[in-house]
Amino acid sequence: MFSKGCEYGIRALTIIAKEGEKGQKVGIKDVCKQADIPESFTAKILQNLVRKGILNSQKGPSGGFYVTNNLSDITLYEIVVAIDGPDVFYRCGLGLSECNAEQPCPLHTQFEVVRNELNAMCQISTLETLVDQLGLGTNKG
Amino acid sequence: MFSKGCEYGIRALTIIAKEGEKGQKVGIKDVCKQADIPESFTAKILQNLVRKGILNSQKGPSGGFYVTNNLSDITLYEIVVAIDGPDVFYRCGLGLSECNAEQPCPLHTQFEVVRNELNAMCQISTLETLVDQLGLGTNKG
DNA sequence: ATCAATAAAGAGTTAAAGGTCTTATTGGCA
DNA sequence: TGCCAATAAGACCTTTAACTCTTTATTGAT
Repeated sequence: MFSKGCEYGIRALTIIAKEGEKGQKVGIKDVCKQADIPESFTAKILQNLVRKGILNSQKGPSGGFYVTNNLSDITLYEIVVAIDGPDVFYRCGLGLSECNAEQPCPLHTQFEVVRNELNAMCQISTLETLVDQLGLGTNKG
Repeated sequence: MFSKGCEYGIRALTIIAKEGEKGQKVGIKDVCKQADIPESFTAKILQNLVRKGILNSQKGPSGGFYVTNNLSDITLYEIVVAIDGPDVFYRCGLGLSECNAEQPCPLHTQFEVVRNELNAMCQISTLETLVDQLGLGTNKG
């Protein structure tokens, strides 16, 4: 559904946002240790998110990643688009580029329901809701 | 969502099933030409489906692929599982192997809705419904 | 029997995703 | 000012997905 990079990015962002609520910046090592995800790879993803303005970072000692935007303003939709691009929200279920209501693929109507549900999930979920649901169980974000 | 191989397989199967209603076997070239998909790659996927009993084939002149099972008995779910495996129907949205109701990831509840919708789509759709919806527009299956 | 048409099988290739490593930069502090 | 700790950047490597090519086996028709 989402790429590995996207999964890692979401999990990392959630942890950074959680720590940020305590007013702390988080180093890449700390993030990746908490989430149990690869360090260098995740670093690249986070750097990309910094460039796109979703995330902030500071170099040097006591630097790290942090979020300045309001957590409830950052939707999962934005995050996914920033990392994987928008295709997952628009793509035909059978991969046809010309698939639409006038030229529907054999799965068009049914797949639209799934895609709309995915869309809704990503529009409704924000960094705030993700942080809120972090630690309901014992899982790593 | 689905792999390319899975998309090709579904499209090829749909065309084979449609032709089969006219009592015809379809050669790989014909299938792939109609669907506008790669020939050798699709051939391998269809061979796999033959091995799994979803599809039948006959070698030699006037041979080709055909379906003997009742079209309404072959669900999209089966097809997807045969090609991509069952993961897409069970996997955690954030890639956690230990994600479940007791140890939910921050997206667990919302993602379950999406996954259930995907599941429903694949259980309800069969080769019969796919064939029925083929050619509603001008698209290739 | 032979030939042509077809699928089967599997080795080989290419492209993309996933992941690591090394070398800048930067900011703070002694 | 010069060193240290941290991220930034990007080159590099590895694995998997996607796709092709070649050869073999099977079949039906002549």
